[in-house]
Amino acid sequence: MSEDNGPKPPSPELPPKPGKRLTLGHIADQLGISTATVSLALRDSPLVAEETREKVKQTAQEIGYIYNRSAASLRTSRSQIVGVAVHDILNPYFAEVFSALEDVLEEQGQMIFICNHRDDSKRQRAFVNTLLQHRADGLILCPSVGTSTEEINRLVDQGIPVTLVARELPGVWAPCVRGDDMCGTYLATKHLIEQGHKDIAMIGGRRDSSTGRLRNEGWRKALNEAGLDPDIQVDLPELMTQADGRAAVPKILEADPRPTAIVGFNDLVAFGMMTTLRRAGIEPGPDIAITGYDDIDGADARTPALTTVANQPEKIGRLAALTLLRQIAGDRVPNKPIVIEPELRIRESSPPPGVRIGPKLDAD
Amino acid sequence: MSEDNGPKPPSPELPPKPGKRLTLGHIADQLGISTATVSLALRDSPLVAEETREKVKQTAQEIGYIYNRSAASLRTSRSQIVGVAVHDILNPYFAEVFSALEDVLEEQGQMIFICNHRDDSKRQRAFVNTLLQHRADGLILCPSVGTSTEEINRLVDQGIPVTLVARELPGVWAPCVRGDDMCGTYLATKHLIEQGHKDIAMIGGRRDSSTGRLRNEGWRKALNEAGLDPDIQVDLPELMTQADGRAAVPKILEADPRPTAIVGFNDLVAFGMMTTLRRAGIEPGPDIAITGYDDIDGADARTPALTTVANQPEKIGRLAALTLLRQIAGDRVPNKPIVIEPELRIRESSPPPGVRIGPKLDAD
DNA sequence: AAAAAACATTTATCTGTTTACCTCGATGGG
DNA sequence: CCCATCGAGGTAAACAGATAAATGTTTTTT
Repeated sequence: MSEDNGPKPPSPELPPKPGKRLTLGHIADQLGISTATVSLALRDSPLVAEETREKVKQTAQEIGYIYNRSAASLRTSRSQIVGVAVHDILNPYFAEVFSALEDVLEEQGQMIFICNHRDDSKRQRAFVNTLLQHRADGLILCPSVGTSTEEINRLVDQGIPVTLVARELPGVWAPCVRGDDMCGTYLATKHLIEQGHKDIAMIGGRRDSSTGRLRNEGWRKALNEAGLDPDIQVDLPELMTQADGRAAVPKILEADPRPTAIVGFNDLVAFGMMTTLRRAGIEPGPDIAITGYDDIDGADARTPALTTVANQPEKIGRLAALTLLRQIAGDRVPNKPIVIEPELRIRESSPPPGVRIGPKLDAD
Repeated sequence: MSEDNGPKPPSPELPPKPGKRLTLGHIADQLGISTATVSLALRDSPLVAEETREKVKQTAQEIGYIYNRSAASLRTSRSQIVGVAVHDILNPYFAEVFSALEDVLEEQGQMIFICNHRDDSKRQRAFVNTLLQHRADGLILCPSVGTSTEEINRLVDQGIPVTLVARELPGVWAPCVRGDDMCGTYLATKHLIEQGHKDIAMIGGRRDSSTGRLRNEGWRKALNEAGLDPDIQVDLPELMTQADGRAAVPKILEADPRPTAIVGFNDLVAFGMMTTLRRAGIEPGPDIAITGYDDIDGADARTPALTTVANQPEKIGRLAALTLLRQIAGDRVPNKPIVIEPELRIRESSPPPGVRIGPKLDAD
């Protein structure tokens, strides 16, 4: 029962803010009309005459009136605030999703509260609580690992529009916009198999997020279809970042048989592996094939250019925002996942297995 | 006079939100006390008895009461909201600054409205206006190019705490937390000169932002001190991204004399140049020395490891947040820039000029 | 002249916070 | 012993600034 109620209300003794602000009343007085009319005029209601509207707006302009959303929100229970929580905007993929979200929401006059929950469900919960205190109109969530179905469903029950993005949470009564992760790694793995690889590792992805689980399944599916046994391949879970990718290299190299190809959970892990492999004298591409996921900025410009799965972050972001807006507008949105098709981008990092396996002894 | 007043108030006909929310009144009724007492109890005021406070809090817990900040804000004119506007959180450097900001502000119960203004002062202005409508407690701003001194000073005049971050805006009545950009490129350039380079290009940086200007000046200063004339060197302004870096390469290569070293405006531009140079058969490092700025994640793991200037983003973010919080608390903060010392990190990408100049003709 | 637009106003919220004031028993000076 | 004072614990009522709903006024239409 000891619920985490998030930040407390502020303590009473704070220095007062200076300067009385202007209100509707000032405009009303100045023009000799009522505040109700002023309110309606500013909101372009058809209930006020064109001429009055003009005068009101002009006066508002002149005296430097600033609309008070707290006051409006109190009356209307609409805050024009939506929350967005992702595990890490440092990840360029999310940064792109976020940019698209922002574009759409901003256009509708929504402001965005953002939270980097860093896959800490405590942080996420604190954020959601504060969001509720601000009476946010909705929440776009890439749920942290460890998020329970119930805590999200409780929000939905309270009537808060929720849209999941990138990560699915089975059993949640909310729509989800995500890429087809299983399909993505399936395509990448199949491509590597067609190139002639037989020892194909899967590196990274958290098993307790749908993204990690599904990408792993796609890899398994492709291997199984080709008659290869995924369970005897190298399969390192839990890695997400460049640093993780770098750290994984020794484990890959000491595997027996050593994989000739690697399916990376995302581009960052792939980049991390590539830089460290090269340092070990093993040229990514010629010596060991690598694929990534997300096609982040620069993936095509690396040496070698990274074969990866394009995931349409801006489309996912835009759709998630639109889905949330529909819910906010009162639409009953089916809680079925909206799955965006990925596209394999074949580049230089995934050639057929070559002869140059093993550290070059004559490395300069 | 046609001021941009940002997003309009919402139009009147929106579907109503379902479900009455619980209020202080419900707790008061249940316990047979007044709402005033409940309010005070929840905020730990010494004006209510210990015992009452306990009962109030327990009841609040039980019935699932959620504090309404809009209502409180209306009375107190404190919103527990701060705005953060930067030109691009896609830039990993800013993402790190932002993470630090977030940590500090979150701890104080502040929520963050974020804006990617993309160096568009219109977007920035719209954001600031909406911020005012929400009665934000303060604003942390990396001002877009084209931001006028007056528009910021007007905010300060209205009593809105403002702290600038990363970019300075001379004449603004607000503190600024930034790295010592001039010193950073000065150190990098001096290092290249000490390595024996004489033709040192400066690539990137917008002249209408303090960052771009100061980094350029640092480069000039080092050249001048070494008796080299900056005005006859390659100096390409306005570039900020990896893509920009890639695009700049042809211009660098066709310069006469061709520079043997490049000072990049930031790591992204440096990375972009490195990948494209390598594709042109010119190995960054041995064939052409390169330095970056920011020391973003992965800079030390590239081939070659990038010599760059570490800029302490988390320190800058933290200090900016603390400075803003002091202002919000009512402190009069001196409007003098807080300048963080940078540190040159010498790695592999900046060796002395070698013999391998020019495209390899036998490139594979 | 009755009915219907077209405009504007009045009034009652919305939910917390604040301020002035009340109650009641204890203390203490005269 | 009486009355003034005090402190602790609370409360009623006045906000804060906008909005929804109901209720007037005119003016126009039929």
